[in-house]
Amino acid sequence: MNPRDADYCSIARALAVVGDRWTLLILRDADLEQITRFEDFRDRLGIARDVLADRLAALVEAGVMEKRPYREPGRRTRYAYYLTPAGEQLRPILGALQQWGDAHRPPAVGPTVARRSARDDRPLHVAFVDDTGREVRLDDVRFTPTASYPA
Amino acid sequence: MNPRDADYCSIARALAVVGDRWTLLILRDADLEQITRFEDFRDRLGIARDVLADRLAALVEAGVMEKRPYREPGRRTRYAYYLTPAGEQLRPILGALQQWGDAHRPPAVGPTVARRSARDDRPLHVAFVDDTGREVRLDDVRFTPTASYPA
DNA sequence: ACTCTAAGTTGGAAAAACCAACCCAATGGG
DNA sequence: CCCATTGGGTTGGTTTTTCCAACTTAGAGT
Repeated sequence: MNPRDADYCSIARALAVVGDRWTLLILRDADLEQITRFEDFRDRLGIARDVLADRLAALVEAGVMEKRPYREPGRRTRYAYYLTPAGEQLRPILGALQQWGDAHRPPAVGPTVARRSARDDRPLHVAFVDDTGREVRLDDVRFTPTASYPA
Repeated sequence: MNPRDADYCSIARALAVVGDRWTLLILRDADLEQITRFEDFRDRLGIARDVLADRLAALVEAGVMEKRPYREPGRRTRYAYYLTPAGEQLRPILGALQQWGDAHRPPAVGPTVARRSARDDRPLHVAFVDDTGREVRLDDVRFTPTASYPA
């Protein structure tokens, strides 16, 4: 990757954390399905053990997940993986991916997971909003360079 | 990847299109920087030519980009790559990644690209909104299985 | 002492990415 | 007409990831 990217592009820096083939699927299971254990991730994803160990360690290192000990009665202490606040804030990325997949790669069976408000059960979607909390149409969104933008 | 994913998870289906190491960076340049030509993508990204050719062809195949002929005076006809409407709708994914990168991987120089409304120049962010267009807090978002959800 | 289990680690095969060199087809200049 | 130029690739060989299966580890229960 272009080294300028690491300096100037937040998208590239975010992708350095979540931009490989497995990480967002791991985070999906962690966030949407409350998966926390190595074997459960493995069973659900069918990911190779070594790759999973590597990805989880990288996510802990990146501050997106944390490893916490747990103990089931009559079992030894083991470790489970939980999202940190930084990890929970990846949720709009997952929501945006899901929304695009629903719209452009519809499954035969129809959407299987919906986004709804916990408070009043209204359906939710991911969108750009202004500083008053109002949704803005996609074609009103402009990405504009700031003073820090390189030549 | 678990084959159940392709059937039941829109996130997995979206990632099948954009979930490799380069694709979202290509789309970033296409959407935010209006890059359209092979050599320009190559120069900006530092991606290998064969991988770029492969990714662009895959994006065309996926209906996210389209190849259009163009002709500069005194030059032969060539092809450039433009986002389709389906490709433009990936923008919330890019916005969400950028926002997370800004917040959790801040660059030394400060954010270099901001999201603003084209209409009134208000700063924008990516969030979950309900069906009335009002922003909903992250911890009010629930991902709930529908009737189609597998056992 | 022995076994069982979740969570890894290791070694070798397969796939993907990387890199440099090459190709191709107008087109303008000589 | 011949040639060099140029954007957009293709090809062959090397390095890096991924995959898969087998092995290891540590403590709890028997």
